[in-house]
Amino acid sequence: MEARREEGGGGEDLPAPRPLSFFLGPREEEEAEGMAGPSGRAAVMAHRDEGRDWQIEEHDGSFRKYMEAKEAKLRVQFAKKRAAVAGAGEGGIFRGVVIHVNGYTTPSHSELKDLMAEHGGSFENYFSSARVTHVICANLTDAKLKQHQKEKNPVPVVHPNWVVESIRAGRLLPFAKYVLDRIRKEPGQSVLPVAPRPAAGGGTPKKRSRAEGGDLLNNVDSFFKNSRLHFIGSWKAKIEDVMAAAASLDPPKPDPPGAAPRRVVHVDIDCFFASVAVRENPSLEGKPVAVCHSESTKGTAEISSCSYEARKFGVRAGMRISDARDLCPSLVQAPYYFEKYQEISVVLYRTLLRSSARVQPVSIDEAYLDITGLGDPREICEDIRARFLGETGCTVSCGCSHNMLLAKIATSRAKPNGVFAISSDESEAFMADLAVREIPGVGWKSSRRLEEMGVATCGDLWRLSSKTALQKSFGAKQGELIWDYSRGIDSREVKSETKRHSVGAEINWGIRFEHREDAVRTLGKLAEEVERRLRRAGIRGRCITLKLKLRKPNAPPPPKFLGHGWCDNLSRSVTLASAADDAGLIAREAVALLLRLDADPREIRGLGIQITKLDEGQPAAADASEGRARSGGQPGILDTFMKAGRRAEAAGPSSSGGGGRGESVRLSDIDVNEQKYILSMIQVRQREQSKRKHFFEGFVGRERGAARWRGDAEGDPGPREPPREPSPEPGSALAAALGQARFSHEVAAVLAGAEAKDVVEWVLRSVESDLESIWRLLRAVRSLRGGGPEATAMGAEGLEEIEGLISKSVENVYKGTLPRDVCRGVGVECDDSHDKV
DNA sequence: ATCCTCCCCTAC
DNA sequence: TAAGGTAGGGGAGGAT
Repeated sequence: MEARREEGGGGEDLPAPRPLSFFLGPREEEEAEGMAGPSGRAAVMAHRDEGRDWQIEEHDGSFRKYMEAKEAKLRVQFAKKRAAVAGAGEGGIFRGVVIHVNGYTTPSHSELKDLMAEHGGSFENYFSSARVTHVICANLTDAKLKQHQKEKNPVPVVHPNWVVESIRAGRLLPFAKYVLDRIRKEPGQSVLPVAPRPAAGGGTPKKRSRAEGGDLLNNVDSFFKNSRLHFIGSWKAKIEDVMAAAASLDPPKPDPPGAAPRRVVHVDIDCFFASVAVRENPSLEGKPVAVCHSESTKGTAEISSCSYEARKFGVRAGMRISDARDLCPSLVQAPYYFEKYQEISVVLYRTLLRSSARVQPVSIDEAYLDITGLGDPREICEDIRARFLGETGCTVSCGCSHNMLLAKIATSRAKPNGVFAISSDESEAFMADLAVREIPGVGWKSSRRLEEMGVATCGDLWRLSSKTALQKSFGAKQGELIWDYSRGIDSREVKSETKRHSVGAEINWGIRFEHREDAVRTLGKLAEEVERRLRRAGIRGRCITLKLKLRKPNAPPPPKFLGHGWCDNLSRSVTLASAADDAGLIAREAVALLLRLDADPREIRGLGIQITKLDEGQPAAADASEGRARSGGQPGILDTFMKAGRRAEAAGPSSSGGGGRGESVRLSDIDVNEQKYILSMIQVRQREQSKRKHFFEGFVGRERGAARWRGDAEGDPGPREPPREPSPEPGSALAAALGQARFSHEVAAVLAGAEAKDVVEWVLRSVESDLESIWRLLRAVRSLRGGGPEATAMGAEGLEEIEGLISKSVENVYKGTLPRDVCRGVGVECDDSHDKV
């Protein structure tokens, strides 16, 4: 339990230095689009790194404002120069250069970063002799000088003018002239070679072994068990239980809303995880403590929380441990205590509920209270703080005011371990100087956009904009919110209970797939996770969304160990006819959505399943194991198809009914309802025949070809040869034929000879049991359409028809309703010429 | 106008 | 090594 981690200890073999050491936030990647030439890419991303929250927060308000003003000026000043030299040299003059800026410089820290980005260089926020090629510094302090002298292979320390004048000259000037005087005196310094490294993106191709992600593939559970973000994210769902349990405390009720001006308190535990670590290890008291997974002092583990002592060194949540240690060598790394967090959180909420019945949970360590009419806010706050400290040994800070917004802002002034109140009179004056970034709801993007509009503080906002102008650039709601919040106006009420609108599970770390089956397997795990959460909450949902992170085409290796790096985020959803909570069904839908996205499995970096359009479930027969499958409770597509099928039957013996009759049918004659009907029959049969709990268990490890398609053989790794005999089931003859076809022209021949109806049936069946085959077929057809001698077997029209048919069938099956545009989404529009079958 | 899907932003 | 999740709000743009 007392798994204390000593520093040092475990720093044995370090992974090879990563060419890109900066961190890319998960959602901050897209803006780099089109900003620079190919070789400037990596540097552009370094630039994006600038936006990390903790880096902004590094400075206190006044310094930041000063810096920002300075930067704004410089930005204009340098814009022209930049334009003048843009395109100088292939890929920028600083190609291979990685700078780190030390101390105050002109151009500023941030401007240098921009310049590097513009001209093909890279930028490091923290010094690392492994990565940095040049330290940029205007004057060297004694301490820095000493440190520099200790280095075995000192990195040149160069005046910022080197950068500026190189740009002006349009080429990389020798830096010797710009080496700082005090250093130049050092023997040997001036002869250091420039030795530019390979551009960041084109570094050594790290070999992608299965081990990298393979471990995780089979271990989704352990990922969730260890993920701090999963922990804080899923805690919200549990808080409801805590609240319900605490309702018996019969807490005092505040005056009802509207009756009186509100008295709102916002409560937040001070650096929660770090506090708990200190509480668990009293010897850490007063030391700079950071909570992270790694014991190593050099890794890429992320700090999730750190003590105020550590913050004095500039350490922040979100930093990587190696960077933090550069700032604070004495930093103590503490592990997570997830169970303790839960216990303490329960104590917090019980404490709060003794003061007011109206408590709105925000997170595991943070909540709002409405205490209108319940007494003096300060007394209540101190009461809460004292009780909580007594019970847990952790301090909380409280903010009070007449609305939630101001209460929260007050808390930020109260920290650490204090109370701060903002009265109605002083709220305006208080807001005037507040940085817009401090407004809840104004994040990094919004604050940047405001900055571009010349707005840094709420006061600026009052003066510079009309509300409608704001709404024009931020949208009606967000614009209004910013407008109101900047004036301290907030009409939200403290609400105890909220209704959930979605349930999901996702993983965006450690995902490295080799085959499509790997992705399918992981989706299966996620589906089980989602099922668990739905059941626990007693709800079901009709809309299933697949979320996918896909490595960007030219993404460099991710700086973070097993991280997702630079990705495109994609999603596709399907709405079912009735609400589902069954893992098998969810997984099947998710796999179909994956098919729609048509992603190369090796490029996948993240996967998620989300359920929306929630209904209250009927918890009655929802007891996991069996029951549900037979007793008509089967949700989802099946009943829809059954209904549609019956309707089609009742409508008369048009072209449906029958079975495998001989006459040929035009593809366009086949009604979507008929397709659904066919599917429903197949599904029923399969359900009877096979006890497979989940679709994938049969799906994974398939590859055996057509034998599996009939759904009869369980394990049967048997003869690779597909069965020759026509099976009684429709479509299986085609399946067998396709199973034998190994080349595109054979596929084409089979398709050309097949009846449309057989194709439909085969596709529908395969959707159920063998998506991989559909995918392969689609590929085959597409590559045939691309031309080539084989295409003649069917003719362009025929191929087009087949492709449309496949697309339609898949789409129809996975739309619970009749689609508006059946072809959309299944990749018909895709023009991939890669990947021949 | 209103809905839906896909996407982005934000917070903890 | 490390564990970059979860949920809500809302906007753009197309379909109805």
